Amino acid sequence: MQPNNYDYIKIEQKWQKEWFEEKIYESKKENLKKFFIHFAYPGVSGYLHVGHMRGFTYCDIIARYKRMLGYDVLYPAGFHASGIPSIGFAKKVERKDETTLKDLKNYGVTNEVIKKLSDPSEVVSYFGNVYVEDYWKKFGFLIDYSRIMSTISEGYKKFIQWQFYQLKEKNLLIQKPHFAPFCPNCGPVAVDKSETDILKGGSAEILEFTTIKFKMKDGTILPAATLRPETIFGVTNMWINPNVDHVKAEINGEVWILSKEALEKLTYQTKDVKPLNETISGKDLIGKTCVVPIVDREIPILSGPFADPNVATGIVMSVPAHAPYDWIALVESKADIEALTIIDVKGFGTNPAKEVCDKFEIKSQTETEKLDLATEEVYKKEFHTGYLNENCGIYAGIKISDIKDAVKNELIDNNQAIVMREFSEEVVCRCGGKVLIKQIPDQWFIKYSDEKLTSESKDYSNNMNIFPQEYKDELPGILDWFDDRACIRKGSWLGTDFPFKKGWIIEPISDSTLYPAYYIISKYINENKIKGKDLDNEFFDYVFLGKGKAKDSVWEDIKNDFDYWYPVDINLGGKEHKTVHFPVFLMNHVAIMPNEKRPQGIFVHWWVTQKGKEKISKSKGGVEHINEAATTYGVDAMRLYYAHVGSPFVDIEWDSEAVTKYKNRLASIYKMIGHINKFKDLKDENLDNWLKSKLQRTIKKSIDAFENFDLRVATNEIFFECQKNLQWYIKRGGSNKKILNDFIKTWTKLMTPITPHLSEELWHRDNNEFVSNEKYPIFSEKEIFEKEEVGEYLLSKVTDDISEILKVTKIKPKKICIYISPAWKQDIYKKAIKLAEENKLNVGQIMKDVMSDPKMKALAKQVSQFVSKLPGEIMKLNENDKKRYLIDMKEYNYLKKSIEYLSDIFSCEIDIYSSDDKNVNDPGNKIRFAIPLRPAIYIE
RNA sequence: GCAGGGGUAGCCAAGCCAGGUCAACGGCGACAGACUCAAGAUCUGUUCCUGUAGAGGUUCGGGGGUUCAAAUCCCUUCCCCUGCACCA
Repeated sequence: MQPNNYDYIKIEQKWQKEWFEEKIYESKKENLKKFFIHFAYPGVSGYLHVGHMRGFTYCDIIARYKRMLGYDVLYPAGFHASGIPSIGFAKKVERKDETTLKDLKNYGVTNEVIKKLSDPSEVVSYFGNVYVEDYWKKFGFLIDYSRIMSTISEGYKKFIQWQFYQLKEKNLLIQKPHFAPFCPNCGPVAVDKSETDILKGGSAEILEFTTIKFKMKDGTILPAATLRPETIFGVTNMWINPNVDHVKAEINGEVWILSKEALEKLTYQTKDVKPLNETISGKDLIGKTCVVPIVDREIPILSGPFADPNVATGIVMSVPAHAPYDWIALVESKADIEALTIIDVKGFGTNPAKEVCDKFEIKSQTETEKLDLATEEVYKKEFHTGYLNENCGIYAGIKISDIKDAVKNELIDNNQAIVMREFSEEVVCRCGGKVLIKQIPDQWFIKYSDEKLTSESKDYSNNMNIFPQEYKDELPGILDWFDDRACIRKGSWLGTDFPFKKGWIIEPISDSTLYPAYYIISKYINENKIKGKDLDNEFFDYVFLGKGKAKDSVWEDIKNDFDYWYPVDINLGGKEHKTVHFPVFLMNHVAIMPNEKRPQGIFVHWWVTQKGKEKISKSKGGVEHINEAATTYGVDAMRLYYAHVGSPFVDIEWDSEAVTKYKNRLASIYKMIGHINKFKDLKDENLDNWLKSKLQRTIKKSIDAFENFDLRVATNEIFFECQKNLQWYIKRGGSNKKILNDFIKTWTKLMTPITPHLSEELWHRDNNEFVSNEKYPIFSEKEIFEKEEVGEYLLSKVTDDISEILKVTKIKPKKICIYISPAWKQDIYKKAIKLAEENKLNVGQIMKDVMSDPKMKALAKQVSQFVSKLPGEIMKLNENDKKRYLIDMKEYNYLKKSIEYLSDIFSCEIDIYSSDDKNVNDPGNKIRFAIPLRPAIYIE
């Protein structure tokens, strides 16, 4: 072994091989205390990037720490194969998507294998293998690989079906209408930012327009869709585009006139729609009238060329006092209509829309940019600070922010309006067709709105260990807000068949809520002790709920395992899970599992982003592949980077230079330790005790930090503070072989959870067992040496002060004189600190006290000067400082022993004096400045 | 709209909950020195301003307040980011 050459790749491979051959990762029931940790399993969507490794790494660090603490650790993993991602990937392969094929080839995948990847289940098994072999094992994770599972395996599906029987039994499965994105050609599509299914419109939202029925004289309905139903009181006219041909249709037994596009949309949203094959030109409607519901006012229909047949119904109601678009249109139409004000709002007069148009100097309907700004301004002000005025009947005096739903509900209840759903922007399917919103009249939901379930979950979360605290505070609110979730869908998705409706599949969020429990079973499946097809409801009832009897001894074994390992102690996942996965994880456990099997903790970590805080994505240039990065930097360096570069609870920017620096730091630790063997064996009691003491402090601080899962603080102590201490020891001339060896032995253990490969390598210089299996160091009060800690503190202060003086004066020192403060000052300091502890510190009291000693009389002037400044100084001290002053350490003796060191670093003669000595040489008249732990200094 | 997070020195990023150890961890960058034929790597030191004695001054988005003391607590204001459901 080359002691100075840190060949991380060789080291990693060597120890991974040994760990995995020995299967040290397998969880065993040995110590009667257990710890179950897992990460939210990744979806199978393709190659992962360095961002994903952050959370996985945290998990491994915690798991390794816990096992070194003597816990039986269960740290399993699996893949979330349900849903679209793997289908999406297979589709890309099938249509020979260029970047996808390039990625695969770059990774070294053969054409033969690529061909197979047009099959989604092949995608799952291919990437499952990549995740395990190329990511998790390469990072040295001690995941229990005997439990790997996927959500599309036979056994898992049985498990999910059992879960749904449970939900049904508890009345948590309900049916009601639902509206979902839908392509007339391709069926259901997902609208999300990754745009797997669609070409355009990933950030579209579904808006709910209140579509108000305005009746014409012949009873025909003109539907106007609005997001502000409360403005109905201010409607003065309708806008219809004269250049658009409208159609007639019978909807719920009434005859409607609307744009062709709107009719198509409504066909998918309402059951009872019959087109009447009658076209009406917009022109023909202009000049007619209709009636505003609720207020029963007759209003004219005016020409509005801006009314877009693609937006909502294509027919627009006009509220000129409160909508800038309507105001400008009205002005331009030159119609003799007066705006009707219905909202009183601070900062505006009788016509907010007009006023804001004037402010933005809007003259024409074509100035859409300004109009949008104007609309937003009016809307915001009115929504937050506006009240309906006397024109609004029974609603007069009510705040806008409180009224919206009331008006909407009245209209709907009186059959004067319906709700129409519409995307906030155009959404285009992969096939090129327009994505619409379709009603599913009897969709199945998991009833997360259930009051009992919600309140029980909230109560339960109160006693969980949730990191960070902010999320713990936020979670009850999320549980309240969390609404019923449509839990099945139809289409080409991977997942479990829904047991109560043929042809429908359980969607991916709903099939990954109780899943940590399945890790208990997956081991038995993988070892062929039980078959997926043999898992029935009876089995799950027995294992999870203790109902019924065991069919055979395997059932008993599985139940024993479940009772030993469950519940989950930490479920760790990224911040994207805060409002989706974690709430359902918790609520399903509360719904189905007894109290003692419900999760104990959740750990949320933030993301790794690209430069400029952008989410990592391949389309934006992406970042390094995991396997490339692992080779470039070494996985220990990456583990250290994740653990130390920032708090787990903020996004961090991927910074390859920073990772390189961490790699160099590991190399320097490696080198430094290799070097120590060559030291002479010298003893220096003070220094040796100091190093022992500092090591104990590191142990203590790292444990305290780990216990709070504060990985960054623990890492900082172990890799930065600890190294600093060792450097100081060496710089000071410390060279005790036994002390150094003990130090390195302990330090190696401390490093193990974070950089296991490096630790294993260092450890094996003198040991044959795995350091990964060693016990974490225990803090020992006996190894604390406070006097030496204060002594070295004093020494570092003195050197700092001397350096500062030299820097400012630019003197080349011939000789440095150091004067320790006189005993009386030290006595007074101690007294003052004690008085301060009792809150009795005041100048008069101390003076009296001191002056009672006749010997002090001669020094009265100096004493009073010194004492007068004391209260201010002592107030600034923290607990550690105060302790330092109370420790009985002979400053003079300590520094005297360090003369060699001082004269070495300042390259000159050093004299140490005690101010208590008679006839001290004090040419600079500095003695008077000496205070405890802050000797006076004179430099020649 | 609903909910959440954040603004810290040239940059990234700790600290804030539990006010004083904070001119503010750590890293990057920059500067100087050591090593080297040289470069790189590594090591040492410096890096808000002023200063020929260990000091002083001004900083933690802006404004105000509480306190002996505030980056940290309270109020107010401006600006950024994230999630919101069939996407995992």
